[in-house]
Amino acid sequence: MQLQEGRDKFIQAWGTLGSSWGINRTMAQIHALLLISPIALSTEEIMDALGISRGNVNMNVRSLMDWGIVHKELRPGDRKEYFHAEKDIYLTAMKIMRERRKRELEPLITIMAQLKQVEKLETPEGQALTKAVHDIDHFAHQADTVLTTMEKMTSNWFTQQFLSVIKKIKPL
Amino acid sequence: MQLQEGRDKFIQAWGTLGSSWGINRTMAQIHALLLISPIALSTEEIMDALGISRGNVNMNVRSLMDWGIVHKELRPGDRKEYFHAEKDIYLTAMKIMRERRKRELEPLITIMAQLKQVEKLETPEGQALTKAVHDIDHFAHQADTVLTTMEKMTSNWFTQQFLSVIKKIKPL
DNA sequence: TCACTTTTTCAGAAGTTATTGAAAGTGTAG
DNA sequence: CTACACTTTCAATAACTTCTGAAAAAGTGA
Repeated sequence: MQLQEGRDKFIQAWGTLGSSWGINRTMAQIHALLLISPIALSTEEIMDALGISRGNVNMNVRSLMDWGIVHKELRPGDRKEYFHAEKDIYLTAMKIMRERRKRELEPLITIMAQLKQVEKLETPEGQALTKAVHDIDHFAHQADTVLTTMEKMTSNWFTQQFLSVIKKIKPL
Repeated sequence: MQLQEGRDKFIQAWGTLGSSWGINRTMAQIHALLLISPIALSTEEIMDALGISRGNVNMNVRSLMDWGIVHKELRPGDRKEYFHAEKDIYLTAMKIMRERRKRELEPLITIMAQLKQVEKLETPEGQALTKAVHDIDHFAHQADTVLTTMEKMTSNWFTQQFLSVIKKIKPL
């Protein structure tokens, strides 16, 4: 396979995966483009490479920066902004997890806390709700703990350690 | 808070969370309704409870069954089908993870395997692509291993064990 | 200050995904 | 076979999301 064909396929694949991961297609494609670009790119270069509008590039690049996986680079004597992606894929994955934990798990925990205030009834309906709220709350806290712990993994070394622990656990 | 208010809030919250998790809003709401229902419900009952059409209920209930988190129940002498949700929230989470692993990680691994066939060039562009493909492939395999291991956790007991292992790991 | 370059915003257009509801399909009992 | 009770499908449409491009805002140097 030729280089250009490979690059296109990579951008395409990352875009598709991203959209099933709560990151929109274009955002993921910009991220892919920056991941395989050895140098930082300007807004214009991204527009040309992906054939999308200025507004679209601007909006999605800002989102990628909010996620902490793309950074702005300024060159002395040049007014343009250039962008490059975090190249450590583990760190990138951790940042995405962190953001999703904040955006999804934390609100869930908040709502479950509110729902614990529902008056306890002895009816089957009341008990089913109480059980569901309790179980989900418990699960959400556990998941939050696991992800928070993983956020603290900032090096590949540690990820390897973690994996080796997992591998040693004997499945039932 | 009153029971009915709590039930509505629960369904609402689960629907919102679901939609940020690749499960569509309605599918998640049906799941929530079944989770807090002590008895199995018919298509009509789901339609009435959520105010949605027959086709919509049918389509989403089938998807929930594909994910393995909702089951059909037949009552002797009744032609209607009744549906109930898996009530073990850990088992439910595991099944969702399993499905997402299959739908997202496996295709990613397949594409990275193809991209490894790109001819190796000494140019910065070639090397950047090669590195990205290699890193993502490695990461995807690790993630796949972790999730596959977790799939084998089928009891709360084991989840507790796992969590206690995680907690003991000293963060950097 | 102005002239110029670059970034940001946002209303409307385009594209995508979810929902409806009616028709077709399936299975069962008489 | 027919009538009935339900389930499934799917084309039309509604709802939602993303994208464009031009205008406004912001930034820079003289």
